Amino acid sequence: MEMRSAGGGQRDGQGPRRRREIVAAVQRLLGEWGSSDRLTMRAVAKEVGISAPSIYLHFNDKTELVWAALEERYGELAAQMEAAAQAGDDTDPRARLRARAHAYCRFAMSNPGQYRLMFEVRQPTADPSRISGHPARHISTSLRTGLRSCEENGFGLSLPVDQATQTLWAGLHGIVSLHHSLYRDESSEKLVLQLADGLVDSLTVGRPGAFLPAESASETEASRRIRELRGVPEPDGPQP
Amino acid sequence: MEMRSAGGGQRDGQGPRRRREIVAAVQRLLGEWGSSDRLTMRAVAKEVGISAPSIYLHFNDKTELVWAALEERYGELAAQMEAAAQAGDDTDPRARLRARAHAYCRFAMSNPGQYRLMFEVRQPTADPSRISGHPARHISTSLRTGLRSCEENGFGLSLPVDQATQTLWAGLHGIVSLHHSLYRDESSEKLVLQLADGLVDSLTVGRPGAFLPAESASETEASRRIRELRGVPEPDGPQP
DNA sequence: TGTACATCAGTGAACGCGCGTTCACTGATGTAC
DNA sequence: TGTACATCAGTGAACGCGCGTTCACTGATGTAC
Repeated sequence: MEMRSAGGGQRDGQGPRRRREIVAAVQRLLGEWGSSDRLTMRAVAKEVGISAPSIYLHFNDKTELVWAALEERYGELAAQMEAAAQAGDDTDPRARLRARAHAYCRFAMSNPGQYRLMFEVRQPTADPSRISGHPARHISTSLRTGLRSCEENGFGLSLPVDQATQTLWAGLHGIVSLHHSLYRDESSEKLVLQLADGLVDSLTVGRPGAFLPAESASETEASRRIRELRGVPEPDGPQP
Repeated sequence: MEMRSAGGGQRDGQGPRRRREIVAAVQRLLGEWGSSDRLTMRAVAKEVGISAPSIYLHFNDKTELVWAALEERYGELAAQMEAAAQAGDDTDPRARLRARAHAYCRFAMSNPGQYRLMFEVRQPTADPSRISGHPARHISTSLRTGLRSCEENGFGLSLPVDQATQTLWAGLHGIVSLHHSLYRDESSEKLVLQLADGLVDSLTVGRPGAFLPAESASETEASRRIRELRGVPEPDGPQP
């Protein structure tokens, strides 16, 4: 399985490479099992193809190893959210916000093991009462960007932007958490995305009379109901 | 510590009483520790004042014991939500819904150990893909009742009632979960309740022109913003 | 009333397991002289 | 060029611990005769 040419100990840059291999093994195991219950040092070592004590040449303890893996996933989640936003229709800020929310939900549903660990495990170092050093901050940054973009493009927020950010994030987290712990049904994936849409729409209500670029493009059950409640007539259809 | 008059084995109804004592000890330990990490059979036995094997006279295994404790907490949470709703102003359905949401958040913050277990542990018996037998159903029932009451009393929902129920529940769960895993700050309790209010208000937007009983009584930052977005004038003030 | 027995909550000791981690050691490599 | 040494990733074995659970046993009680 080993692709390296020499067999034994190396003095060149093999150290960091091994470290990355170990972290990758953690990701693979969490992905396969969808749970962190069986994530033991022995299991990780076996997945890498080394002995358990070897891990301690690269990590001080298990906490450090797990946290290294989680930091990687936080980064990837934030990257996927931004990529989804970029890929969306850039004339419709609400659709881009929904794309971020969908990316968040999809990540959580495709990586249940990692996702649960990310929000169950406490940060080992640093002051736990401060979020500033927590890698999760990139997630709220992405959502805040999306909400602010809505606000600047004719949508009104039903809450101040920071509070809306927290509510949106918490709402998404709650949606996927309950999905994990209660339903776990493969077919309910669509429901999760619908709930996420409803949450986004409830926070970005739209301002009557304002220029809403391509509102009909992001029309959903939730936004239709909100529009009707506001007494705004139905748009004629997509303007090409 | 024992209040029973005789010392040894009894033939009368002591069995169920011991069982209740054991469950109560689990609740006490979870409450003290705010975590389920150290919840071992030995610790429970010590708390009750008996030996660890004695627990197996009343429960088949640890799973059954933990589930018995959780079912009790589910019931209590639902009861607290209903009690809070009853205690509220019965002319303002939105205030009653907020009272339910507050009760939910307060329960989660006062019982972090139990709350986390309630939504991390999977149901041991029965079909896990069906919620119908899950004791958590009382929670969504309470929220749905509150939302429906809003709908029937002049408030509009930004989502169909079932979807709004799920979104509200998931949102509340997310708010308290992130509070547990990220902030953990005692002073942020107020923020949690504010976020819950914002979530409720975002789901119950109010119908323009409809009779909104005592709307000003439940006026918050969120509902004020939503009202302004709808172009509805500010109410004059509380009508006594 | 007395006695043998059945019942049953409860016990101390121990089993078997898996865990994170430590320890003394190996063996290939690079380096100093 | 040869040799002694330093370095260091890696190893097998084992330590110490805590866990859920089992086992053989105890001892007070109620009951049958």
